[in-house]
Amino acid sequence: MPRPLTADFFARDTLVVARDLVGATILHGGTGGVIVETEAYKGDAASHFVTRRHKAAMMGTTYGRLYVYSIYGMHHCVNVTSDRSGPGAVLLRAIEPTHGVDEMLRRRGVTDPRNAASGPGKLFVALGLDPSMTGRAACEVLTFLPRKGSVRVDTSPRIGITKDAHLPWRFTVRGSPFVSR
DNA sequence: TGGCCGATATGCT
DNA sequence: GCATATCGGCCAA
Repeated sequence: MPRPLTADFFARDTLVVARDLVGATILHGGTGGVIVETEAYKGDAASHFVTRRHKAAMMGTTYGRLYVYSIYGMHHCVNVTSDRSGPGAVLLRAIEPTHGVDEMLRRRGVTDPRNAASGPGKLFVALGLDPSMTGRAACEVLTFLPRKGSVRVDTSPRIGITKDAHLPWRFTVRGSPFVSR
């Protein structure tokens, strides 16, 4: 059993953290899987640090903490704040279920593992997270295991934004059927 | 205090 | 591929 990641993993530059998180395993209780999709947000125009600067102020003052937000009145998504020297957070967008798969399918009300956590709102539900976790130390609430072998990571523009939409700050496992969209 | 809009998911055509 | 549910946060007034 490898040593879990600690908060200092998230202290580095947000683009590095977001890329390195791809291929790592995230666990909450007995459920979780391999992170196959992340996005980086810094001080850019699409970042909640700008568009939700009061609610997301922790992006500028913390790293390694959970930042949970709600969107479209019906979904929640989770980030881990990053970068000890500037505003940053990594949005966890998709995992390949490997632990407690049946439990995650049950939480989601689906039967296809490819539809269990292939999107930030789905991931939030599948892992059994709660909005009250926002602000907590990520590595106390969750377990992050470093990736084992090598992973081919693709880079592409972030999904679902209109501002700074061209920035290639989305990271995915090449060829994974568990990424969003 | 009102109106606009979004780091989404789903179901229907 | 497209419509739409649904509501908190933000800012202009």
